[in-house]
Amino acid sequence: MHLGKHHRSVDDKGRIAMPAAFRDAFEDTGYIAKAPGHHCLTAYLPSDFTATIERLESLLREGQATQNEYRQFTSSAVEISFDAQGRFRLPKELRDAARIEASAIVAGVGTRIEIWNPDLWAGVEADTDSLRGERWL
Amino acid sequence: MHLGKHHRSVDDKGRIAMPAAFRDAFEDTGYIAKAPGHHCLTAYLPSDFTATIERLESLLREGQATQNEYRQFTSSAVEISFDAQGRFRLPKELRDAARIEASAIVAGVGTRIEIWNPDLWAGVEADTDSLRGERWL
DNA sequence: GGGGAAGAGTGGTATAAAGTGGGGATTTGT
DNA sequence: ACAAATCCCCACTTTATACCACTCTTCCCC
Repeated sequence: MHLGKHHRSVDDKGRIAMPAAFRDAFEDTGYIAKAPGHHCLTAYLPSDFTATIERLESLLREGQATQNEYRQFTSSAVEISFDAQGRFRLPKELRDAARIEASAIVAGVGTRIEIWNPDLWAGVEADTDSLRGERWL
Repeated sequence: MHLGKHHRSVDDKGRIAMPAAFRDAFEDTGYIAKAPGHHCLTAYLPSDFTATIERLESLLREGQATQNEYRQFTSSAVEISFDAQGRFRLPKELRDAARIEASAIVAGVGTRIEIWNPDLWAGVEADTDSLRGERWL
């Protein structure tokens, strides 16, 4: 379960420090892919990533997902590793896709971890119209 | 598991550098064949290639595939090897079939590796109609 | 409350690897 | 024998990776 929102700088080499709160969950590696819709990126633990791929491949066999859907997800994904300071490198391709430049929001979203352009994240927090917490609080 | 999208130049000798992320999976050789529909090419590890051939032959025996299908796939395939820089040569025949000229996209698509004309690949990424990630994210 | 230690976050440099281009020898086909 | 294609090196540029240094905050412990 991933919780909390963290603001992080992105240096000109594309390095981002994984928040310490999440770092322990990753052993050595993890995966990052474009989220469908490409408004943000999603970071996966290795086990979560393989599970996601298998879910998608299963839908593919049943004809519930398209080859292009599969192509987009897998080809956008990268394996990441961490340096001695706990940072990972976010390839330019993925930074551009999520409009991430000098800084980013790394947010724990329960089952997953998302990486956002700070301005786009502000849009998420501004979207109060859809808040109807009385249903689940 | 092959992941990631890589843009590669194709020189006038038809050489393409296999992305380092994929290169280690190939020992010395690999295979490339036209993908059904011929929108792109597919690169196989030796073990994956023989498995694919056997799957096709099995379908052939069951009457689920045609002899011409078998002819087209096998006759389009070539064995590739890598030079000291990790490049392989893509025969003109295959380049023409996939409309590949001065550059190409080499994409990891989970179980396989695909080689695309960059413009045609753009069509794959533009196909957002089918994106319904909420089903498997 | 002050001092010190440990951890988190950020920045820079040096080294290795990846990607690209080309020359020239060798082979192949005509 | 000649032209074209292929193979085998070598050279250069760019990018990634590993390593080191510094600041700032937090948390103890005295």
